[in-house]
Amino acid sequence: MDTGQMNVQRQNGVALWRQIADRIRTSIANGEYDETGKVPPEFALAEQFGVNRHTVRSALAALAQEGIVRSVQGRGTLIERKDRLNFPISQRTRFNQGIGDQAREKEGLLLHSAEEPATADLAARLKIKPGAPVIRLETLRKADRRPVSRSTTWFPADRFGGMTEAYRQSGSITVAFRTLGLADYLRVSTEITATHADNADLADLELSPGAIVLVAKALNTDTDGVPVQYAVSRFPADMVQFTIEN
Amino acid sequence: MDTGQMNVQRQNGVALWRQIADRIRTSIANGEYDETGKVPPEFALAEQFGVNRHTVRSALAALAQEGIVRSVQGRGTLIERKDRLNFPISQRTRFNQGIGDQAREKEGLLLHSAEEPATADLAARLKIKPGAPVIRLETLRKADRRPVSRSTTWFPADRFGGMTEAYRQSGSITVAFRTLGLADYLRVSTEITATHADNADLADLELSPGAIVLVAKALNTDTDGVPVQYAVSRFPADMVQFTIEN
DNA sequence: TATGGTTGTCTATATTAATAGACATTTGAG
DNA sequence: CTCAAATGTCTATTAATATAGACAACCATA
Repeated sequence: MDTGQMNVQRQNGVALWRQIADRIRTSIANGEYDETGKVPPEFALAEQFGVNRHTVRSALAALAQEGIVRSVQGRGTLIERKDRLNFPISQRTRFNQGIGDQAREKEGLLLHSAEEPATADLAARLKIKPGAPVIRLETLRKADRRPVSRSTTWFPADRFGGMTEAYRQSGSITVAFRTLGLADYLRVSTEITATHADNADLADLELSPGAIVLVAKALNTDTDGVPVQYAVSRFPADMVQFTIEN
Repeated sequence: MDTGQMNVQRQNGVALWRQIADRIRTSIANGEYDETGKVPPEFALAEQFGVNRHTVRSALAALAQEGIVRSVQGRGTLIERKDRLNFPISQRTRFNQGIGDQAREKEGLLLHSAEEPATADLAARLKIKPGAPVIRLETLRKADRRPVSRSTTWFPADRFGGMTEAYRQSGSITVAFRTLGLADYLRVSTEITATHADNADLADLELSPGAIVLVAKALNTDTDGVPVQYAVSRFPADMVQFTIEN
């Protein structure tokens, strides 16, 4: 590509070092430095982005903090981690299945659970009466020890009262549903947006401030078309992508 | 909700005023201020975010620059624009159709076109030989005068040689395909990611720095399953959402 | 028309981000 | 062993960001 200065914005509320860190993180995820396994030297990056070498160093320090690179004096800045998981979205979307063999170790953690009355919006989606009891689960999913999504999930309480315990034991929604007598379920709609990470994202997903999260709102029904689950999941945008196959 | 201080990060490369501007923009898009049509007073926002009033003013100035709000001395800060377009993604995904009646005025602009040899990646997706000629179109789509997407689209040149002219005249891929003898086509896969807006995004989509773009990579085939089009489209994340219906 | 609520403007100060240059330290290769 | 190529550290300076306080200007309405 062009070797000249490219694409950093000044004086716009996003520090240069953060813009550069984001760009390098993306380049790593895209495999642009796969041949060497190293990020280009600091002075080369400084020239490429048209900034001072110290500014590049700030960016690399941030990436080192995230565990993505490791700088070694005399050798260079080595790439430690490089991952973008692919999530297929289909009628049979399942988290664990979707990850497939992209990760060896899969984990589902229950952060919090509660029973509460359904809001108007939620009731409309689950086709229950507003104020009817629902179970809310806050979960965190990991692949190879790295957090890949944070979800808030609601179930009609009258039908899936034991969901909290079932999920805690299995760490899987699919398994929990089966335990509660629902053998199969279908994804009927998924809404996808993107936003900046909020405080909870930063903590749970181990992100750095300014990071982007992909937000997916999903509705699942049983095979008769009765809604069984509504979920809002947040994914680190630099680690995942969604694929829709028709 | 809670009235106390909430959720702004200090010293992390994203200026407070920008974080606050992003939060307010999202709140507006979510309809949180619909009752009054106004953003809360500056001092109230300052207290809510735990910052100085001047910092809030910087955030509001940025939103005014984007045309989202307008401050009137003595009255308050009025909401000028509030929109989030929904894009359904299905086997028959069509831009103009998808927008439907969400916008009155739809427009497709041709920014640039060229004929060039296919890269290895592109050739694999379009199932043609690497280096075979393809037509590349850079297009900008608008709804009600606001830019909503910026796309780079490739077509096999041997089959769709007249694409540039056909698109220029109609402003629609669907119509251009029909002109060239392709009555129907199908969306077979869509990949969705998110990233920060780059310089071209800022210019073409009229965004402010630090904004987020949703990136969709789509492959279309004819009814025989032969690839006819590969496109990479970028959407302002605070203006659009994707919906997948199964 | 008087008043309370709101945005606009000004001055001053402290902290953080970015630039600039010099030189030390470490590593890998010849 | 020596040298080139990296990263590490230090000092100094400028620009952008954030806080603080005071007061002016304006609008709606009671």
